[in-house]
Amino acid sequence: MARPIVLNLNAVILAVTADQPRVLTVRRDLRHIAGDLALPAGPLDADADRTLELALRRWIRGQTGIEVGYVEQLYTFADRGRDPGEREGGARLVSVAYLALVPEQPLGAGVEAQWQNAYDFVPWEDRRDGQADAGSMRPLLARWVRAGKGAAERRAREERIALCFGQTAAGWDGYQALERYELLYEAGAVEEAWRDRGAKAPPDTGRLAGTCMALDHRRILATALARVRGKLKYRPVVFELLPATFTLLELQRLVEALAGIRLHKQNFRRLVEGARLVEGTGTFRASGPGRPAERFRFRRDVLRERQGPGVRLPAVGRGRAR
Amino acid sequence: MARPIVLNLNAVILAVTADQPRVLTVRRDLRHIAGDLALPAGPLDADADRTLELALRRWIRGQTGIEVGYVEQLYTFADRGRDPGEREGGARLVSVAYLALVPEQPLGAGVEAQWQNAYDFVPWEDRRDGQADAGSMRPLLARWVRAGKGAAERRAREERIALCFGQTAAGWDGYQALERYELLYEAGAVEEAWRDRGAKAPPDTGRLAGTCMALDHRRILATALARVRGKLKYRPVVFELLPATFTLLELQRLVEALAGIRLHKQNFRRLVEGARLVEGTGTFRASGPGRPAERFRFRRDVLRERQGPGVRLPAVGRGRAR
DNA sequence: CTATATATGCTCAACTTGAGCATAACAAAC
DNA sequence: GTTTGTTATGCTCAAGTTGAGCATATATAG
Repeated sequence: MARPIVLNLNAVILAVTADQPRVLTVRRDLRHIAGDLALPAGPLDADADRTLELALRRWIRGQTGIEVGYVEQLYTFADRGRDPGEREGGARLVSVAYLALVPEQPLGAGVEAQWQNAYDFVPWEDRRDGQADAGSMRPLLARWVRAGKGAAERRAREERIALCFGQTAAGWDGYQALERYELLYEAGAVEEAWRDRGAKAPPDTGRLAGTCMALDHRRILATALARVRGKLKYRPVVFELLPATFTLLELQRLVEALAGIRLHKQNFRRLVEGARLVEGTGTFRASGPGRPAERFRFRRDVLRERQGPGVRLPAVGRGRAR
Repeated sequence: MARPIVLNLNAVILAVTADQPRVLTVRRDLRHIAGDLALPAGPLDADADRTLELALRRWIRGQTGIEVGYVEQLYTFADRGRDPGEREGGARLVSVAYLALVPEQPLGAGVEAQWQNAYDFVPWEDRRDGQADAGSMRPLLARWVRAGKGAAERRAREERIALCFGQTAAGWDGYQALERYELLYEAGAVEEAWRDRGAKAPPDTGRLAGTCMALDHRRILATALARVRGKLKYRPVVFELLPATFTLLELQRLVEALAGIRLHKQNFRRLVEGARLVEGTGTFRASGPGRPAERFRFRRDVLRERQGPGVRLPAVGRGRAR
């Protein structure tokens, strides 16, 4: 009798609060993996749900009370062994992962889910302040390079690290978040790599390389981050995360939080206004330090005028990013 | 008892021969839909296949003898009613679709599959020679606009058509192949729209709007076309479709075939050589009309030097494409 | 009033892109 | 062998885009 297949849906629900990308997580207490944080998951009800997206909205509403706005399919994960329950004769788990964007909202009483800083799981993805460099990963990665068999393999590993972490002429590329996670997994720099082989991670792993997640959920999170960063540039998705009116600096800080890099302020304004993505409201931010900023609103018309371009990323200084 | 879910894998296997994108198809003879062309499909064997991609390679090899090179997951399709068998109590069909690129190769004897011109199914996507314009779709689309309820809806439909078919300032965007197919489906301009509702299509549908495919396979094909066009620009995937050495014109014709537009020859050369994607071999095309062209080879090093950029598309003339 | 912070306008050099002119080198037709 | 057609390849130029930073305006905190 063939091993059965089970399908479920995973959601990476992203918000941004106080300049921090946040992701909704649930605790996953099982016999096998006790207490790791996980992404919310739910079923496709073949009778009730007309589409996968509607299924997702339904169980997110049921589990968390949240009504998600923008939703997009990410990827379908189905590798053998991604669910440890499978090893004991359990079914093969196929997960269709989705990305959802919402303004952060308080969770109702009794809801099991909780918001976490997304960069707690992938700290190396936040390059907004110089220090959070590839630097902190160095000891873990150096170990992997040294473990390579032969000079050729060691050089190849060095090159791959340099490419992933932006030390080549090409510079840092936020879109490569998944490639970076996969490199770290191969290098044994994230705890999952040891856990999945039933081994114990070296003591410095967790501190340097972020918080572990259940199953392959950190991989899914990295996929979501890569996607949202790519999408930023050519679709106006950020406005899903903003209130109806906002200042240009608020918009900039939000984009920076997701992109994980600092942007050049004047050029950011030029690009956003030049693309006619926003229009002034004539009202101004009430108080606070500095000259009051005008409040803007998103020009929904752009969605009809053009394919709806995104927010360009005029990176500031450091390295010839391209 | 809940309705069961069945998972399978679909493959859009693309090649390019004689300046035509080709797609591998099979005949699908069922009681319900007799003889429509379909994309090849196969199962995930939860015992034998470690990953979806390996499963795909396995059954493609078994069904067709083809060893596919580049493979990438496209999207998972699972809408209710995409398989007509479902209506009579059958299982819900969930299909994970993949894109594969291969140099076209003859099919072994006894293989059921066959190569078809991809643009036979989506003729409006081929804009290499001016005539295959949105023009031919006009009568079908105009009918849909007139059927709109109220002036506002009719105007919205006009706008959407203009946006999809490149009649706005933004110009034609090859990447929007899926949006165009979905518009045509909604507008009843493709035969599937009638078939899925159990109705008979108006007589001019097929001739103007391409060949029908089984299930939602034409949607999947449109998704694949959009993806490959997007990918062209930022990853060097075209070289999967070329022999080891080639002239720059051969490369250009290949890109044009996939992109569905003509490119500016000198600028194409400038971009390809400027990005150091290729290197001359010092040998030249043997004979034929005109000055002999140098043969180039793909510089595999670029994959290590940078994230591996794609081939930019310096469109020629007609409209301020952007 | 001063220091500090933010908002906003503007400039400039470097680079990229779109378009096309010009010349080179071959084959086939005459 | 000259003409015609065809492809290859080099080069230029104007317009647009991008990266960087100067300068000024208008708030708050003390």
